[in-house]
Amino acid sequence: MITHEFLARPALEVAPDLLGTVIEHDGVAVRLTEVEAYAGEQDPGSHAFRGRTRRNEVMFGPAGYLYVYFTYGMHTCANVVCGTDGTAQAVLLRAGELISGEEAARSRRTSARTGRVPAVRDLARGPARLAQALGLTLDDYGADLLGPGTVRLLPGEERIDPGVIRTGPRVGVRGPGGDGTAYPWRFWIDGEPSVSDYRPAAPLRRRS
DNA sequence: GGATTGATAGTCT
DNA sequence: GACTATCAATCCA
Repeated sequence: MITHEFLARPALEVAPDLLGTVIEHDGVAVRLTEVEAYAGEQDPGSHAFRGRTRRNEVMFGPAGYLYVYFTYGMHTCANVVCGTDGTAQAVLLRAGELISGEEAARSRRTSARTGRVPAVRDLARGPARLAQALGLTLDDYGADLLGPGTVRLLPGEERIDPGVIRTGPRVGVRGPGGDGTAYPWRFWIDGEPSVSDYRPAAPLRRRS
């Protein structure tokens, strides 16, 4: 059982502990294999960096709720709000392994244009893919993950060996002091095929 | 009202 | 393996 106390800690501590846990929605369950911590307003990579807005409002609330945001106009990314009330910390769910509900997930992930079906291991590999495989939409924004709602966060079947947990820096995101320090705020399970490809540098494409 | 953001899918080498 | 167009909502002035 995952408790509120478990999530009401700094995102950096919660993130590695979330590896191996299961998020479930609408008949589809995914075992998390890759996550990324966001430390609120002090974190330039966080949506909360520029203060509280309508979109990120949930992050400023208590832990245990789902923060969903839109990207690419049609995709969504899911985050678990953690930390204490008001600190705007969250953990982005980057990738996971599908453990049940494969039918539904595959049908959701089937390309509407070409009808092509992704490989099984690709069904939840990537933040937007994971959210889509689970069927999460803005309707699920602010959902209570610990309550009896449609979206639930469950303990994993087996405990993850700390030895297989890997961390990496989020290149491009530097320390508050501009000292060039990159925080190793990305966590994944080593050897998992469902972990998304490592993209070192942010694809900075400035429009002219 | 206008500009920016953001991950993916599809295509090409 | 790598690159670019894509869409809609959100943010700021």
